[in-house]
Amino acid sequence: MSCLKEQNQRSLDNGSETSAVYSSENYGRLLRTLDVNIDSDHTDFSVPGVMPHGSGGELSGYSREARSSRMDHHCTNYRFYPPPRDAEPSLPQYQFATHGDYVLPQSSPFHLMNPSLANNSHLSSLGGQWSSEGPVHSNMLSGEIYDAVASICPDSKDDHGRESYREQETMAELMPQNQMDISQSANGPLTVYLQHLDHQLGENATVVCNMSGRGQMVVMNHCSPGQMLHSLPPGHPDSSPETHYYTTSFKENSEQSYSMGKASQSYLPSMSLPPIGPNHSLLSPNHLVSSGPPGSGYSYNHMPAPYFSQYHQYPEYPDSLCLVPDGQSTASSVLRLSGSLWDSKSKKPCNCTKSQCLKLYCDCFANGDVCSNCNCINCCNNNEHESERYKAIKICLDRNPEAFRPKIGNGKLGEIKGRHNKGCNCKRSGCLKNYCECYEAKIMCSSTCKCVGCRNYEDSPERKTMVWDSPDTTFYKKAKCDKDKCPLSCITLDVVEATCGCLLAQAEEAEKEGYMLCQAEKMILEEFGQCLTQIVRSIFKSTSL
DNA sequence: GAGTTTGAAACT
DNA sequence: CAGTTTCAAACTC
Repeated sequence: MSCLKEQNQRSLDNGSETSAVYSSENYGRLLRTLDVNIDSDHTDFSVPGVMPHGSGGELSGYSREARSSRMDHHCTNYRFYPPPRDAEPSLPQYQFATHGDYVLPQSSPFHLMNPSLANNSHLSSLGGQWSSEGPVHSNMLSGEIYDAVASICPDSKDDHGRESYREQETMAELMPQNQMDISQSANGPLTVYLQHLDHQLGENATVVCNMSGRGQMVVMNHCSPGQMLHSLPPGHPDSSPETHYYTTSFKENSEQSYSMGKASQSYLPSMSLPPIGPNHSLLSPNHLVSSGPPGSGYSYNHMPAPYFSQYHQYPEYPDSLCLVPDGQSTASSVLRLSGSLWDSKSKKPCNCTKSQCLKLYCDCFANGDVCSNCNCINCCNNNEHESERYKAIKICLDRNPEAFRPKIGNGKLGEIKGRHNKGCNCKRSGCLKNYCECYEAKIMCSSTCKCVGCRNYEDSPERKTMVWDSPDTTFYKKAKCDKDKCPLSCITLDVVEATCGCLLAQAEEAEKEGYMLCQAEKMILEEFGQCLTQIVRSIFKSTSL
């Protein structure tokens, strides 16, 4: 006990804000048994007093053996996990974008350009649509581009936006010296500078780069003008999952300051794109696709992110995919190659028979892939049926601009995984079978789900944090695993155990003191009240309720 | 492997 | 927008 008190005191002496809060008079009694460990990264409220505390007499409900067994883990503290703080989660600065971040008008302020081409005139002689003097966003007219963008982002469809695009292009044409925004070498680092062309939109835009030559799709949220993406090719001596990408500040005088910090990274394999017409122009009003310089081995595809944003459904993205042989960098070849390579390694084959793999029933299609090594019948989701495929894509986008949106959004506030963006509608599976998209994605159902009789809230690490066992409880159903809306999600199993430990300790104390049963019960209830008070206060503190 | 169940997508 | 149908995957036997 003295050791525990010392721990307690040490913890309290940390002097952190949280410690101060939890050591106030309101929690004095609880703190007798709680060791408040303050961690700089997350706050644990350990309760070492709970387990070793009970070295004395017997307590009802717990055999000595059982308690001894538990106490053998004398270093295992019960912990109160308070709800997430208001502080920013430790998420990368640029993480995988959710659909909302993908909207092209947001990314439009950034144009990707290739500075190296100005010095590689031989490349431009190969007949591609690349120009070192202009933005690389295809042959489309600005209005077409805008329409394409607007078609997947209805909210942006206004005259001002259209004019803004025209202005951007005009500006780009007038100031070619400012348009050297992509550089690459065959084996060296690939660098993308982000140039802000629409100052009205400010920061926090999104840029999506398909570095086909690297087999990586780079999505950067909340980009600021002047930021730079620096990529080392797979296999590069300095290349590693942690060091592929860096952002640096970018100064107008081209004096970049490198290594300002490791950037968050996100990359995904190039996915098949909608068909590209002759001269690499776009058939689709919804997609911006441009080829890289002929012979460069790279293409840069600007496309509605929703279409390829299903990437995260695949846990791993081999860096070696989608390499495009030098001299074969027409956009279509890039797309075909990237699609086939990607498919062959990672994609689950579909078995469609009636949809021609051109409806969202088909997982390949829904994931933005062409079918490859599938068992489908009458498949049109391939490069031999580009026009049909494009039409199908357009139909889907017309019907639902978010049709190709990732179903599973990114996690927030420390969630290991995200949640289903639409939520499931399961009725009979209890959300505990793979019929349930949430369960299949190994995430819990959330308040967005409309499921009936949901039981997808236990067994998984997340589920273990839940203490209720009543899946049909409406309150729970609406609050489950939604940390933004469900402060009770902080009541983890550890919190429950810690609380029980406190009660046990209190019972032991009562027993030691020789109190009557009723008095002991009263003490335990008071202790329980103190625990609940602390929990509730921590909830209020973290959620600003 | 055939048949059934399930829920998302598509359709009305 | 709600109800129904279609579809393909998941599941069961």
